[in-house]
Amino acid sequence: MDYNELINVLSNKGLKRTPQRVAVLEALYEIKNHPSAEEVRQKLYSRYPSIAIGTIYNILDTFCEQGIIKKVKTDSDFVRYDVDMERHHHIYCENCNHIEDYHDPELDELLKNYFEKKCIPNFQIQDFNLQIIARYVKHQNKPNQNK
Amino acid sequence: MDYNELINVLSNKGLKRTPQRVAVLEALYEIKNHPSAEEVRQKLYSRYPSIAIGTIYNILDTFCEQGIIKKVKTDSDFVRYDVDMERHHHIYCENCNHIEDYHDPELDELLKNYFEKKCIPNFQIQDFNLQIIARYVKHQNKPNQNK
DNA sequence: TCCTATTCAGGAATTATTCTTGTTTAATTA
DNA sequence: TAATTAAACAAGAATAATTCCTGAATAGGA
Repeated sequence: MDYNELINVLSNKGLKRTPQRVAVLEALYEIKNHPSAEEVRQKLYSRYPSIAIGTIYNILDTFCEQGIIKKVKTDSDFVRYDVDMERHHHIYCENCNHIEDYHDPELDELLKNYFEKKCIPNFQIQDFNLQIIARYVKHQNKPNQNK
Repeated sequence: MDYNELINVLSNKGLKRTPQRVAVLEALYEIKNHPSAEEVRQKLYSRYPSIAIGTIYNILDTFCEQGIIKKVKTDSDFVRYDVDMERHHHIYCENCNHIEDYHDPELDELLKNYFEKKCIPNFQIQDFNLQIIARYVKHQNKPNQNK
Protein backbone atom coordinates (compact mmCIF):
# COMPACT_ATOMS: atom_id res chain seq x y z
CA MET A 1 0.00 0.00 0.00
CA ASP A 2 1.63 3.25 -1.12
CA TYR A 3 1.55 6.69 0.41
CA ASN A 4 -1.42 7.92 -1.60
CA GLU A 5 -3.53 4.98 -0.60
CA LEU A 6 -2.60 5.50 3.03
CA ILE A 7 -3.60 9.15 3.06
CA ASN A 8 -6.80 8.27 1.26
CA VAL A 9 -7.74 5.96 4.08
CA LEU A 10 -7.27 8.85 6.49
CA SER A 11 -9.06 11.51 4.46
CA ASN A 12 -11.98 9.20 3.72
CA LYS A 13 -12.56 9.09 7.46
CA GLY A 14 -12.03 12.82 7.92
CA LEU A 15 -8.81 12.36 9.84
CA LYS A 16 -5.95 14.82 9.62
CA ARG A 17 -2.98 13.54 7.68
CA THR A 18 -0.27 13.60 10.32
CA PRO A 19 3.06 11.83 9.83
CA GLN A 20 2.37 9.76 12.93
CA ARG A 21 -0.93 8.47 11.65
CA VAL A 22 0.47 7.67 8.25
CA ALA A 23 3.37 5.82 9.84
CA VAL A 24 1.15 3.82 12.18
CA LEU A 25 -1.20 2.94 9.37
CA GLU A 26 1.66 1.85 7.16
CA ALA A 27 3.09 -0.29 9.95
CA LEU A 28 -0.29 -1.91 10.49
CA TYR A 29 -0.52 -2.87 6.84
CA GLU A 30 3.02 -4.20 6.87
CA ILE A 31 2.66 -6.28 10.00
CA LYS A 32 0.37 -9.05 8.98
CA ASN A 33 -0.08 -10.75 12.28
CA HIS A 34 -2.46 -8.87 14.60
CA PRO A 35 0.06 -6.67 16.37
CA SER A 36 -0.15 -5.12 19.79
CA ALA A 37 0.54 -1.42 20.33
CA GLU A 38 4.06 -2.30 21.38
CA GLU A 39 4.70 -4.32 18.21
CA VAL A 40 3.55 -1.36 16.15
CA ARG A 41 6.02 0.83 18.02
CA GLN A 42 8.84 -1.62 17.32
CA LYS A 43 7.97 -1.85 13.64
CA LEU A 44 7.94 1.92 13.49
CA TYR A 45 11.12 2.40 15.41
CA SER A 46 13.57 2.55 12.50
CA ARG A 47 11.56 5.15 10.63
CA TYR A 48 10.13 6.97 13.60
CA PRO A 49 12.08 6.50 16.80
CA SER A 50 10.59 9.52 18.49
CA ILE A 51 6.95 8.52 18.42
CA ALA A 52 5.44 8.21 21.89
CA ILE A 53 3.70 5.02 22.93
CA GLY A 54 0.78 7.10 24.17
CA THR A 55 0.44 8.53 20.70
CA ILE A 56 0.31 5.06 19.22
CA TYR A 57 -2.49 4.14 21.61
CA ASN A 58 -4.35 7.32 20.70
CA ILE A 59 -4.01 6.66 17.02
CA LEU A 60 -5.06 3.01 17.33
CA ASP A 61 -8.12 4.11 19.30
CA THR A 62 -9.00 6.67 16.67
CA PHE A 63 -8.60 4.07 13.93
CA CYS A 64 -10.90 1.70 15.82
CA GLU A 65 -13.53 4.39 16.23
CA GLN A 66 -13.38 5.15 12.52
CA GLY A 67 -13.59 1.50 11.50
CA ILE A 68 -10.13 1.38 9.97
CA ILE A 69 -9.03 -1.40 12.28
CA LYS A 70 -10.58 -3.68 14.88
CA LYS A 71 -9.56 -4.99 18.24
CA VAL A 72 -9.02 -8.73 18.37
CA LYS A 73 -10.27 -10.57 21.43
CA THR A 74 -7.62 -12.66 23.15
CA ASP A 75 -7.00 -14.29 26.51
CA SER A 76 -3.85 -12.31 27.01
CA ASP A 77 -3.31 -9.18 28.99
CA PHE A 78 -2.80 -6.85 26.06
CA VAL A 79 -4.87 -5.78 23.10
CA ARG A 80 -4.15 -6.84 19.55
CA TYR A 81 -5.39 -5.14 16.41
CA ASP A 82 -6.49 -6.27 12.98
CA VAL A 83 -6.43 -4.23 9.79
CA ASP A 84 -8.46 -6.75 7.85
CA MET A 85 -11.97 -5.31 7.90
CA GLU A 86 -13.52 -7.93 5.66
CA ARG A 87 -15.62 -10.48 7.46
CA HIS A 88 -13.33 -13.24 8.54
CA HIS A 89 -12.60 -15.52 11.43
CA HIS A 90 -9.53 -16.29 13.50
CA ILE A 91 -7.55 -19.42 14.09
CA TYR A 92 -5.91 -19.28 17.50
CA CYS A 93 -2.79 -21.39 17.53
CA GLU A 94 -2.63 -23.49 20.69
CA ASN A 95 1.14 -23.84 20.77
CA CYS A 96 2.14 -20.25 20.23
CA ASN A 97 0.30 -16.95 20.37
CA HIS A 98 -0.16 -16.75 16.64
CA ILE A 99 -3.55 -15.71 15.32
CA GLU A 100 -4.24 -16.59 11.72
CA ASP A 101 -6.97 -15.08 9.60
CA TYR A 102 -9.52 -17.44 8.18
CA HIS A 103 -11.67 -16.26 5.29
CA ASP A 104 -14.52 -18.56 4.33
CA PRO A 105 -17.55 -17.08 2.55
CA GLU A 106 -19.22 -20.48 2.42
CA LEU A 107 -19.11 -20.69 6.20
CA ASP A 108 -20.38 -17.12 6.50
CA GLU A 109 -23.33 -18.00 4.31
CA LEU A 110 -24.01 -21.11 6.34
CA LEU A 111 -24.02 -19.17 9.59
CA LYS A 112 -26.09 -16.36 8.15
CA ASN A 113 -28.75 -18.77 6.95
CA TYR A 114 -28.69 -20.66 10.19
CA PHE A 115 -29.36 -17.57 12.27
CA GLU A 116 -31.98 -16.26 9.90
CA LYS A 117 -34.02 -19.34 10.64
CA LYS A 118 -33.09 -19.56 14.27
CA CYS A 119 -33.66 -16.27 16.04
CA ILE A 120 -32.19 -15.66 19.48
CA PRO A 121 -34.85 -14.24 21.78
CA ASN A 122 -34.21 -10.66 22.93
CA PHE A 123 -31.20 -10.22 20.70
CA GLN A 124 -30.68 -8.76 17.25
CA ILE A 125 -27.59 -10.29 15.76
CA GLN A 126 -25.21 -7.71 14.34
CA ASP A 127 -22.25 -9.84 13.51
CA PHE A 128 -20.56 -13.07 14.40
CA ASN A 129 -17.12 -14.37 14.38
CA LEU A 130 -15.79 -17.81 14.89
CA GLN A 131 -12.75 -18.51 17.00
CA ILE A 132 -11.08 -21.67 15.88
CA ILE A 133 -8.67 -23.11 18.39
CA ALA A 134 -6.20 -25.27 16.53
CA ARG A 135 -2.85 -26.91 16.64
CA TYR A 136 -0.34 -25.95 14.01
CA VAL A 137 0.91 -28.95 12.09
CA LYS A 138 3.86 -28.74 9.78
CA HIS A 139 3.23 -30.66 6.60
CA GLN A 140 5.80 -32.51 4.52
CA ASN A 141 6.45 -31.24 1.03
CA LYS A 142 4.02 -33.76 -0.30
CA PRO A 143 0.67 -33.06 1.20
CA ASN A 144 -0.31 -36.09 3.22
CA GLN A 145 -2.05 -36.60 6.48
CA ASN A 146 0.69 -37.33 8.97
CA LYS A 147 2.12 -35.09 11.56
CA MET B 1 -24.71 -25.75 44.67
CA ASP B 2 -24.17 -26.73 48.30
CA TYR B 3 -21.01 -27.12 50.32
CA ASN B 4 -20.57 -30.81 49.60
CA GLU B 5 -20.82 -30.30 45.89
CA LEU B 6 -18.29 -27.48 46.06
CA ILE B 7 -15.73 -29.52 47.94
CA ASN B 8 -16.29 -32.41 45.57
CA VAL B 9 -15.31 -30.18 42.68
CA LEU B 10 -12.07 -29.41 44.49
CA SER B 11 -11.23 -32.93 45.60
CA ASN B 12 -12.01 -34.35 42.16
CA LYS B 13 -9.22 -32.18 40.84
CA GLY B 14 -6.89 -32.99 43.71
CA LEU B 15 -7.03 -29.50 45.14
CA LYS B 16 -6.82 -28.79 48.86
CA ARG B 17 -10.11 -27.76 50.41
CA THR B 18 -9.24 -24.30 51.70
CA PRO B 19 -11.91 -21.84 52.83
CA GLN B 20 -10.68 -19.36 50.22
CA ARG B 21 -11.08 -21.81 47.36
CA VAL B 22 -14.52 -22.90 48.52
CA ALA B 23 -15.59 -19.27 48.83
CA VAL B 24 -14.27 -18.31 45.39
CA LEU B 25 -15.88 -21.33 43.80
CA GLU B 26 -19.18 -20.59 45.48
CA ALA B 27 -19.04 -16.98 44.32
CA LEU B 28 -18.31 -18.10 40.77
CA TYR B 29 -21.38 -20.32 40.76
CA GLU B 30 -23.51 -17.56 42.21
CA ILE B 31 -22.41 -14.86 39.81
CA LYS B 32 -23.89 -15.90 36.55
CA ASN B 33 -22.37 -13.28 34.32
CA HIS B 34 -18.71 -13.97 33.53
CA PRO B 35 -17.11 -12.06 36.38
CA SER B 36 -13.68 -10.50 36.56
CA ALA B 37 -11.37 -11.16 39.51
CA GLU B 38 -12.51 -7.88 41.03
CA GLU B 39 -16.18 -8.83 40.75
CA VAL B 40 -15.43 -12.10 42.50
CA ARG B 41 -13.77 -10.15 45.28
CA GLN B 42 -16.80 -7.89 45.64
CA LYS B 43 -19.20 -10.81 45.71
CA LEU B 44 -17.07 -12.43 48.37
CA TYR B 45 -16.65 -9.31 50.44
CA SER B 46 -19.53 -9.79 52.87
CA ARG B 47 -18.54 -13.34 53.73
CA TYR B 48 -14.82 -12.98 53.37
CA PRO B 49 -13.60 -9.38 53.65
CA SER B 50 -10.02 -10.40 54.38
CA ILE B 51 -9.28 -12.34 51.22
CA ALA B 52 -6.41 -10.85 49.22
CA ILE B 53 -6.93 -9.98 45.58
CA GLY B 54 -3.69 -11.80 44.79
CA THR B 55 -5.15 -14.92 46.33
CA ILE B 56 -8.21 -14.60 44.13
CA TYR B 57 -5.99 -14.39 41.06
CA ASN B 58 -4.04 -17.43 42.22
CA ILE B 59 -7.17 -19.43 42.80
CA LEU B 60 -8.71 -18.44 39.48
CA ASP B 61 -5.50 -19.46 37.72
CA THR B 62 -5.51 -22.80 39.50
CA PHE B 63 -9.14 -23.36 38.56
CA CYS B 64 -8.33 -22.60 34.92
CA GLU B 65 -5.44 -25.04 34.93
CA GLN B 66 -7.67 -27.73 36.40
CA GLY B 67 -10.47 -27.12 33.93
CA ILE B 68 -12.97 -25.92 36.51
CA ILE B 69 -13.39 -22.56 34.79
CA LYS B 70 -12.29 -20.90 31.57
CA LYS B 71 -11.09 -17.47 30.60
CA VAL B 72 -13.43 -15.56 28.33
CA LYS B 73 -11.90 -13.54 25.51
CA THR B 74 -13.02 -9.92 25.48
CA ASP B 75 -11.93 -6.59 24.04
CA SER B 76 -11.55 -5.10 27.45
CA ASP B 77 -8.44 -4.69 29.52
CA PHE B 78 -9.29 -7.26 32.14
CA VAL B 79 -9.95 -10.97 32.13
CA ARG B 80 -13.36 -12.49 32.70
CA TYR B 81 -14.08 -16.06 33.74
CA ASP B 82 -16.75 -18.61 32.95
CA VAL B 83 -17.83 -21.53 35.14
CA ASP B 84 -19.89 -23.13 32.41
CA MET B 85 -17.63 -25.83 31.01
CA GLU B 86 -20.13 -27.31 28.59
CA ARG B 87 -19.56 -26.40 24.99
CA HIS B 88 -21.34 -23.15 24.38
CA HIS B 89 -20.96 -19.83 22.66
CA HIS B 90 -21.17 -16.23 23.77
CA ILE B 91 -23.40 -13.38 22.83
CA TYR B 92 -21.57 -10.10 23.30
CA CYS B 93 -24.03 -7.32 23.95
CA GLU B 94 -23.16 -4.23 21.90
CA ASN B 95 -24.78 -1.71 24.24
CA CYS B 96 -23.37 -2.88 27.53
CA ASN B 97 -20.58 -5.20 28.54
CA HIS B 98 -22.88 -8.10 29.16
CA ILE B 99 -21.87 -11.52 27.85
CA GLU B 100 -24.65 -14.06 27.56
CA ASP B 101 -24.15 -17.78 27.22
CA TYR B 102 -25.56 -19.41 24.14
CA HIS B 103 -26.04 -23.17 24.11
CA ASP B 104 -26.97 -24.68 20.78
CA PRO B 105 -26.12 -28.34 20.11
CA GLU B 106 -27.62 -28.13 16.65
CA LEU B 107 -25.17 -25.39 15.74
CA ASP B 108 -22.30 -27.36 17.26
CA GLU B 109 -23.21 -30.32 15.11
CA LEU B 110 -23.44 -28.12 12.04
CA LEU B 111 -19.99 -26.65 12.63
CA LYS B 112 -18.47 -30.00 13.48
CA ASN B 113 -19.76 -31.52 10.24
CA TYR B 114 -18.69 -28.50 8.25
CA PHE B 115 -15.10 -28.70 9.43
CA GLU B 116 -14.94 -32.44 9.04
CA LYS B 117 -15.54 -31.98 5.35
CA LYS B 118 -13.52 -28.81 5.05
CA CYS B 119 -10.06 -29.18 6.51
CA ILE B 120 -7.88 -26.17 7.14
CA PRO B 121 -4.40 -26.74 5.73
CA ASN B 122 -1.64 -26.97 8.36
CA PHE B 123 -4.06 -26.85 11.27
CA GLN B 124 -5.73 -29.49 13.38
CA ILE B 125 -8.89 -28.05 14.84
CA GLN B 126 -9.20 -28.60 18.57
CA ASP B 127 -12.23 -26.56 19.37
CA PHE B 128 -14.25 -23.64 18.14
CA ASN B 129 -16.44 -21.09 19.62
CA LEU B 130 -18.68 -18.54 18.08
CA GLN B 131 -18.81 -14.96 19.23
CA ILE B 132 -22.15 -13.45 18.45
CA ILE B 133 -22.20 -9.68 18.55
CA ALA B 134 -25.76 -8.58 19.15
CA ARG B 135 -27.94 -5.78 20.31
CA TYR B 136 -30.16 -6.42 23.27
CA VAL B 137 -33.78 -5.75 22.49
CA LYS B 138 -36.41 -5.58 25.20
CA HIS B 139 -39.51 -7.38 24.08
CA GLN B 140 -43.06 -6.46 24.95
CA ASN B 141 -45.00 -8.95 27.02
CA LYS B 142 -46.46 -10.40 23.90
CA PRO B 143 -43.63 -11.69 21.79
CA ASN B 144 -43.61 -9.74 18.56
CA GLN B 145 -40.95 -8.42 16.29
CA ASN B 146 -40.72 -4.72 17.05
CA LYS B 147 -38.20 -2.94 19.12
C1' DT C 1 0.38 33.65 5.91
C1' DC C 2 -2.34 33.45 9.98
C1' DC C 3 -5.43 31.16 13.11
C1' DT C 4 -7.29 27.61 15.79
C1' DA C 5 -8.72 23.19 16.91
C1' DT C 6 -6.50 19.04 16.81
C1' DT C 7 -2.72 16.30 17.60
C1' DC C 8 1.56 15.14 19.66
C1' DA C 9 5.57 14.33 23.14
C1' DG C 10 6.91 13.38 27.44
C1' DG C 11 6.11 11.86 31.54
C1' DA C 12 3.10 11.01 35.44
C1' DA C 13 -0.86 8.31 36.93
C1' DT C 14 -3.80 4.45 36.87
C1' DT C 15 -5.19 -0.24 36.79
C1' DA C 16 -5.01 -5.15 36.22
C1' DT C 17 -2.08 -8.62 37.28
C1' DT C 18 2.06 -10.92 39.07
C1' DC C 19 5.67 -11.62 42.27
C1' DT C 20 7.94 -11.97 46.81
C1' DT C 21 8.40 -13.07 51.52
C1' DG C 22 7.20 -14.59 55.77
C1' DT C 23 3.26 -16.92 58.00
C1' DT C 24 -0.49 -20.10 58.26
C1' DT C 25 -2.84 -24.28 57.35
C1' DA C 26 -4.72 -28.68 55.21
C1' DA C 27 -3.81 -33.17 54.81
C1' DT C 28 -0.82 -36.95 55.75
C1' DT C 29 1.48 -39.94 58.88
C1' DA C 30 3.11 -41.48 63.26
C1' DT D 1 -4.42 -36.85 68.55
C1' DA D 2 -0.06 -34.56 67.63
C1' DA D 3 3.73 -33.67 64.60
C1' DT D 4 5.27 -32.75 59.99
C1' DT D 5 5.55 -30.53 55.67
C1' DA D 6 4.33 -29.09 51.21
C1' DA D 7 0.97 -26.13 49.63
C1' DA D 8 -1.62 -22.04 50.16
C1' DC D 9 -2.33 -17.50 52.00
C1' DA D 10 -1.89 -12.29 53.29
C1' DA D 11 0.10 -8.17 52.55
C1' DG D 12 2.17 -5.31 49.97
C1' DA D 13 5.74 -4.25 46.51
C1' DA D 14 6.67 -4.68 41.58
C1' DT D 15 5.45 -4.90 36.80
C1' DA D 16 3.31 -3.92 32.53
C1' DA D 17 -0.31 -2.25 29.63
C1' DT D 18 -2.89 1.60 29.07
C1' DT D 19 -4.68 6.21 30.07
C1' DC D 20 -4.33 10.85 31.46
C1' DC D 21 -2.33 15.47 31.70
C1' DT D 22 -0.07 19.59 30.16
C1' DG D 23 2.32 22.46 27.36
C1' DA D 24 4.18 22.64 22.58
C1' DA D 25 3.71 21.70 17.70
C1' DT D 26 1.13 21.41 13.47
C1' DA D 27 -2.44 20.38 9.77
C1' DG D 28 -5.79 22.39 7.26
C1' DG D 29 -8.95 26.03 6.54
C1' DA D 30 -9.68 31.18 6.15
